Amino acid sequence: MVMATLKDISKETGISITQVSRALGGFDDVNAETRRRVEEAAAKLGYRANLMARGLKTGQSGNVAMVVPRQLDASAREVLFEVVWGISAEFSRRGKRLILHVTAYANDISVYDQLYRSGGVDGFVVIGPTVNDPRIVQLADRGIPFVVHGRDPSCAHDFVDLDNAALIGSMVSAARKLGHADIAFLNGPADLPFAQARARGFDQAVKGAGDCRILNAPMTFEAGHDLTISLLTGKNPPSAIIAGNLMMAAGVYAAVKEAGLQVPRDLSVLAHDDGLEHYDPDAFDPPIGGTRSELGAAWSALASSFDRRITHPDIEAQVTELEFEFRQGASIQPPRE
Amino acid sequence: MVMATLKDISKETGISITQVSRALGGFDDVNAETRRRVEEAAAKLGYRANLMARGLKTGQSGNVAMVVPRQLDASAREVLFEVVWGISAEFSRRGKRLILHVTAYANDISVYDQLYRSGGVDGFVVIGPTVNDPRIVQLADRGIPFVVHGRDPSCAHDFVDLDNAALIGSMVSAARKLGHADIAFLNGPADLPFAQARARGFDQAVKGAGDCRILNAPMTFEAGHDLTISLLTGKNPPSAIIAGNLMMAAGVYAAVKEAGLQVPRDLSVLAHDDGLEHYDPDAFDPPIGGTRSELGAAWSALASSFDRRITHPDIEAQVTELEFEFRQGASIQPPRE
DNA sequence: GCATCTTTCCGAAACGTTTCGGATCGACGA
DNA sequence: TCGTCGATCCGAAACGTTTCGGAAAGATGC
Repeated sequence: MVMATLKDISKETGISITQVSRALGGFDDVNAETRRRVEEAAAKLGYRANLMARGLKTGQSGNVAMVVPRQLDASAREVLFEVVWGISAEFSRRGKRLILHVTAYANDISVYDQLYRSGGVDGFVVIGPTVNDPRIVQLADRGIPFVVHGRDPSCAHDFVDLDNAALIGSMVSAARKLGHADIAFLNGPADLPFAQARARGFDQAVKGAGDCRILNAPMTFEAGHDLTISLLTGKNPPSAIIAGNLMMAAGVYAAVKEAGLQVPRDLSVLAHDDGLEHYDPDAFDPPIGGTRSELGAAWSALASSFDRRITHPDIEAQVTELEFEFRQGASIQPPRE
Repeated sequence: MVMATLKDISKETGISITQVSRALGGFDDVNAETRRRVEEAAAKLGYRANLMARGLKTGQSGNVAMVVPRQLDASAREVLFEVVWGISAEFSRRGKRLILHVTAYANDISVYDQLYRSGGVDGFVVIGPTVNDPRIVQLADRGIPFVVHGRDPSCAHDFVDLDNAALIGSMVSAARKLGHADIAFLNGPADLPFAQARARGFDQAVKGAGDCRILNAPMTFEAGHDLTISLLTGKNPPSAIIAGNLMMAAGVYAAVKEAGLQVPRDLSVLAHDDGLEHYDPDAFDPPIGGTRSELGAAWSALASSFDRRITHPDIEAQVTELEFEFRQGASIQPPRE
């Protein structure tokens, strides 16, 4: 296939390459009639700007990259799928392209470095940050543009994140308002920043209440199930459980059923719903209540933040806080007795 | 970050840009000492060839694209994840980059067209072809390079595929050798090329045998389960079932158990194992036998085929047939009575 | 001593775009 | 009549690479 260039449009219309470029670029020192003729010719020839030529000149490729590991366990796959699909779709919509770089060396900065230095990539989307994440530290060190989905409060970069503390706080208040004093929070791994923020939110909100505790574990069905069993069979079982996500909550429900108990009669359950495609709070029996945030909003915010970083490399870091809502659900009710 | 260019290396070493380029490019009219000095300087400066400049000159970006739909059901996700990860890892390994383009309009040729005409992409990987797949037809029409994972026997393009007919054939022979005459084959959707090839292989291999039948359905746990129930409760139930993949096979196992029967005492089960990450034939109880092919081999073949197409646009189409093996398993035994 | 061959090197052009700095021309006011 | 202004246009340079065509210089054969 032979591709049309500005020169072809120039020849076709008799208008200079410069002016053709400016007409297509939407500059305002172009006569209306000229612009019309250029656009007509461009459409006729099926013109698309050559990204490599443009990129060579402007220094921007329009490509964003994510570096992800080759091996993943089943639960990580599910959320990574959602994340990658969402981000790619959002960038596609905006006329940028996502490069998905799968490698066994996903934490090796040289992978990022080589991708970036070759000029084929404008920057990176980093997901699932750890505390003092080496990727973030080193990308920042080298001045490579990136945005993070999640947050590390220990440093200032471009983050797009939920207000995790507030989110847990609002679930705790909802429970306390109904009279719950003994609340257990099934949190994620204690070393991850988002789980730490949630723990802070929990501690702050329960202050002075009864027997409240945080349990840390991977956010899976199994962990939700096992922790719930041990809570229910331990002494002084909680009257309400807050689960970090719907997968854990499903485990909680299963454990309650197994123990011959009922939600919410014997135990109120709340969970945060990430908006993952195949996890519907209303598919729970009974429908589960708690906080909810739309993942789609995250991708859009992420892409905006990225654009901002690319177009203004030296602008100060920006933290975007995502909205969340509280949803009632039949899984919450005042404690017994 | 300031990126080093050939000019920088040239200045650093006092060697012309041309010769620096040739030294790094591995040409043989370069003095050994010159090459050493160039490589040293390149390493020192952290030089990486600018892909946009190279691409502008050579007409190749080194980017491969996959266009995939935004919405997918759960079972499609699982295999697509495996496919995308495998392909990306393989191209990464080879120094190319995978562009994952997620869009609601995944069958719209104009998506492919615009991606390609902008010069940002050398070609496409197409997966899950249908009969007379419009993507294939139109890509071929426009002379856009692509390779297909799977096959449409009605036309000649670059395909990488299993020999689906032979694969089913070998499972049927294994069952017949043990004395099974009534064999049911739980195949994929009847309109998909791979399922048609498998049906042909089945028909050919059972010729003259007892009560053999093919049942078409989506290749999911549920379908495997439901079809098995109806087979077992119908008249003249089969003595062996062949499942199209391990997900279906898991459904078969569940149904057998539910019916109070046992594998292989009451029913022999065979399945094709695609080599998906989280489906292990030996995790079945009893371990399931059947054919198996290593998915990893597919990605490597796919990438090779793509390279070949790109470097020789006018070379004839090539069909790569992937290896498979037959694995014994405790799920197969001669029929009762 | 001269032509020829090898080895090693280099200048310049080209890929398609953006953009800087000015050119052209008709209108308009003084 | 002249200078100025606004609207519209364009030539040329630059981005970093590859590659074509040939140049320089030393070795070789006669």
